[in-house]
Amino acid sequence: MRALQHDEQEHRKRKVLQSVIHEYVRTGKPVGSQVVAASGRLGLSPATVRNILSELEKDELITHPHTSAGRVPTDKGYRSYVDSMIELQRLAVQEEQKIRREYESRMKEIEGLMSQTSKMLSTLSHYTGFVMSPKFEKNKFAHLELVPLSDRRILAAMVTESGLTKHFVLRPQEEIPREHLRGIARIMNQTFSGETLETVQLQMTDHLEQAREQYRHVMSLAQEIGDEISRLTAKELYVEGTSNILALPDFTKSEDIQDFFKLMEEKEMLAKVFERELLDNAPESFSNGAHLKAGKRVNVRIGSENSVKALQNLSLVSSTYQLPDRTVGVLGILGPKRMEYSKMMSLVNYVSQTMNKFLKEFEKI
Amino acid sequence: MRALQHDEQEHRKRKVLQSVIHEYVRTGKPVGSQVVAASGRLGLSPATVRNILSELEKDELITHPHTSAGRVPTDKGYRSYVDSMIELQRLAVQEEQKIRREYESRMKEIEGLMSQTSKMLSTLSHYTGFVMSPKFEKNKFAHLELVPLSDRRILAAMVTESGLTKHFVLRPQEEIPREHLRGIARIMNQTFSGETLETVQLQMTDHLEQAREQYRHVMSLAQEIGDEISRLTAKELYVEGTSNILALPDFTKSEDIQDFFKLMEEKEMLAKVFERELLDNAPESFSNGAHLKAGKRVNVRIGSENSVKALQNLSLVSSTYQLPDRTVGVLGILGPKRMEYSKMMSLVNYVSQTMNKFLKEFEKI
DNA sequence: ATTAGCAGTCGAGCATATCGACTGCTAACA
DNA sequence: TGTTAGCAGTCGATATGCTCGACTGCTAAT
Repeated sequence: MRALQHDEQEHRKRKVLQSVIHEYVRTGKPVGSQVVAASGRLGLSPATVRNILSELEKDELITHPHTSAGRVPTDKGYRSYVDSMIELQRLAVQEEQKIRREYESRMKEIEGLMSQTSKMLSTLSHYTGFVMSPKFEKNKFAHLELVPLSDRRILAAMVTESGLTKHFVLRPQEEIPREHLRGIARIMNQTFSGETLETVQLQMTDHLEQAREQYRHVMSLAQEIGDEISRLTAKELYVEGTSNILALPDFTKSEDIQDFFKLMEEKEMLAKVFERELLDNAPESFSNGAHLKAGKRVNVRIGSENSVKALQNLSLVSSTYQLPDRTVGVLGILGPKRMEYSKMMSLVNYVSQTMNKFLKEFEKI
Repeated sequence: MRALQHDEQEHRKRKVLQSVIHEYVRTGKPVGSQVVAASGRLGLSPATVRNILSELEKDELITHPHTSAGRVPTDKGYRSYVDSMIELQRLAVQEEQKIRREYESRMKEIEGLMSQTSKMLSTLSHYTGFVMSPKFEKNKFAHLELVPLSDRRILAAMVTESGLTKHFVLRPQEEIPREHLRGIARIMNQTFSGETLETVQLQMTDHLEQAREQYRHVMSLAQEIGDEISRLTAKELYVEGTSNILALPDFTKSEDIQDFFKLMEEKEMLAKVFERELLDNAPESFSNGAHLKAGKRVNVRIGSENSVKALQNLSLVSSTYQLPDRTVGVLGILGPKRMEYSKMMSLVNYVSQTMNKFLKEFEKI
């Protein structure tokens, strides 16, 4: 019986924490015992609530800004709340429709898709939305074609096993005869078929060195192709709605704002941050997801859980999307810690699922 | 003699305005008669200065924030000051070197060049730097090549008369046989050689319609090419250092900041703003440039001179750069009205000149 | 175990006072 | 006639003190 009572108490604590968070998310003001008691479906008096609140405070789930103020959830509190969330809220039907429509109408090319998705995430969340492209360096090289455009311009088209095409213009130092181009392409295709772009980039110079005797000037071309591959494999990052952060009533300290915008400008840094989510979000390593139903792969990083200082006043809600060749990208939103987690997680989840679905269609073509 | 005195008075007024502006730019605080008198190379007492100040105020070149405060230059005051600037300051030798080195090392491709330039403008000014690409639609079409990559992917390479190449992948609805591709390319090359891309885009559908009988599915390809051209001719915009604006001691009103960042996110709007500078900066229409020595083509737009509300607390310093085919792009910086105009104008001028020089080299290849 | 009641705490908001940096004016001066 | 010194007056910025109200935590009663 004592055990039962203990369970009940825990349950009550969780309910109170929930109530505090809901109220705080709604109003933005520290919430007092009265409000909780009044709002509560659980019929408790303010005094009782006060006792529970002080317990929650001992557990470090909530804090006091100062003695005579109400309670505010800590990062740990939010975490506990998010973890105990059984299932994601369903998005409003019209929102789901809007998302699907957007994808149906805008599916011409992959860059547009990504930029559009980040815009969508931003407008629907009213926070900052982002999409990061997959790591292309894990793509497998299938085929290279070299087309001379003029004396000193060569159009290179590269196709990967998964069917992605990448193309770029090369400008070798000196003119290279057509038959040499054909030779180079043949060597590349024979040697690297099935290798990852990463490997291609690293080994190309070595392999082509063998051909040096036959083809002069080949090296500089190889160098250029390598440069291009490393540019192509750089992760592309689409960020939209950064200015939404300025409108947040929390987050007014100008120092924090500056840090945030500095980070948003440093795409490389930002890419690292999001890449980390990739690891945590990857389906196989999805162990901390007890709170997520099957098919709901949303990761939340709350305040201090973020590695970068500029994000420690914010929460990051992210998910992944997958291309048919199993390379994986990340997308999500950045918003205040004081956000409607349930709603935002649903949004990110729905967008990532929809994107997955459409990408599958898209790449089949 | 009276005329002479009048001239002298005017001269003195200008000197005082200069002094006020210098002091205000330096400190950011309204400047009083004492400071001007003390700093002044012109030996005047504070009382006399006060008289002159009130005259300048009547001319609307300076204002009073309130009765017991010093003077602050108005937009008109800055304008008068900038207009009366005889010549641009020479940049520090090391800064010039830095700029040149940057160009020498980073000249692989045009996109990198532009993004690098906007970064440079930002870091050297400590404000926001931008570069907008030329309008490609005025480029003349020279040649189109269509290379099949797989059943349903066609790589298109387009070369313009000035030697720029543009390439993109097409995905027609249905497979198009190789010989049809060759036919389409031939028709395009015959029909449109020498026309502007704008024309090509507009008329392509019509012309290819004639070929409809011979080649089925050609229309969808034409449609796709048209889409791509319009994407390519969209002006590209590189903006860097927006977060620098947050660090400005002026410009703290959160509303203004929000407006600014919203504008920075709306690339289309921003493009329109900068496009306007293109008109004013164009060498042939350079009539208001009495204050600029030959070869110094820098335009300044101060505060309310900007058409867009979000920029009316800022000043825009811009210049143009030209490609060998005579298409023209814009670059410059956005900073507070309280800036060192002389220095910033020199910076923008030097960068645009250097970029011009390097572009000329670049396109020769 | 819960609750009511009460004393105590502390920030937010407001009114008030002081200080100092200016100006504008007047009158004296070169 | 143009310049200057001196002085009264203005007004924001800053500091100080006060009140109000929203809390809590504790104690004692239920």
